[in-house]
Amino acid sequence: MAKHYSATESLAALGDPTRRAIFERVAARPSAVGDLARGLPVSRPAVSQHLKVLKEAGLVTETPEGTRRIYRLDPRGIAAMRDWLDAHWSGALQSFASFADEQFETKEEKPK
Amino acid sequence: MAKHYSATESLAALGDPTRRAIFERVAARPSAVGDLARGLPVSRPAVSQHLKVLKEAGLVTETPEGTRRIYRLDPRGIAAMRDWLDAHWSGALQSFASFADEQFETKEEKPK
DNA sequence: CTCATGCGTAAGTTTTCACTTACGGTAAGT
DNA sequence: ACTTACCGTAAGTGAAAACTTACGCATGAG
Repeated sequence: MAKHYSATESLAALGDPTRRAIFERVAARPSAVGDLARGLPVSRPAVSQHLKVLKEAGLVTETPEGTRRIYRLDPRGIAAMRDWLDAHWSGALQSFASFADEQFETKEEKPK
Repeated sequence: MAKHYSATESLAALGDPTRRAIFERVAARPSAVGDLARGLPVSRPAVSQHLKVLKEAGLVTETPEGTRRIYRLDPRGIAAMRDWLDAHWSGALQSFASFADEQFETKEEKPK
């Protein structure tokens, strides 16, 4: 069980395109490792390794079901990313607004 | 100017730890390249290259100011990531809910 | 015009990491 | 017990990419 739920780890995990593909498929429906591998251009062990990273990042959870392991999205990991994003969102708007003001004032001084 | 604003590109860009550090510093306050490099354990050209990636991902904007180039956050890139996250958010809650139900039913069959 | 400052780019090196094959281990079926 | 299906891990390889140094260009100060 991941006890971190840090946005940093989540972003690093979703930086890889294959991991994003796996993440999106798991988001669509909880799946087993083999089923995921069958729909991807990589081997099953590769999927296993990616799922390990996603799990340690707190983005998915694992549940044994017979001989299979079902992976599901973990809302808490996604929440961490959302919070991180929102924290920078206000800063972004602020920078953007002050920049727009600056531009406007400059144009005022020099209309053309 | 980036015309995409795809969440995919943004996530790939923020996958690198150095790029995340740059992104956060720019989020705190619009900065020039040299100033950013002085506070990081990498060379100035490295920062330049990272800023290029962030810019192409639509996460920052560049504004010449004398001989310096001021970088600011671009809210549109962040918005793309937010949308992507929200799109999977519902799926996450759905999976989590049905999983919780399953667990509950199992416990009902086998109270202890 | 000359010099200094601030950046971007090119080229080359090093390191990271995604992937494969091989192996071992667990759970269910016959 | 034997076999089959499903999966994680180890070890090694190859390719992507992050970093450095060297260079060239633009802007502003003197």
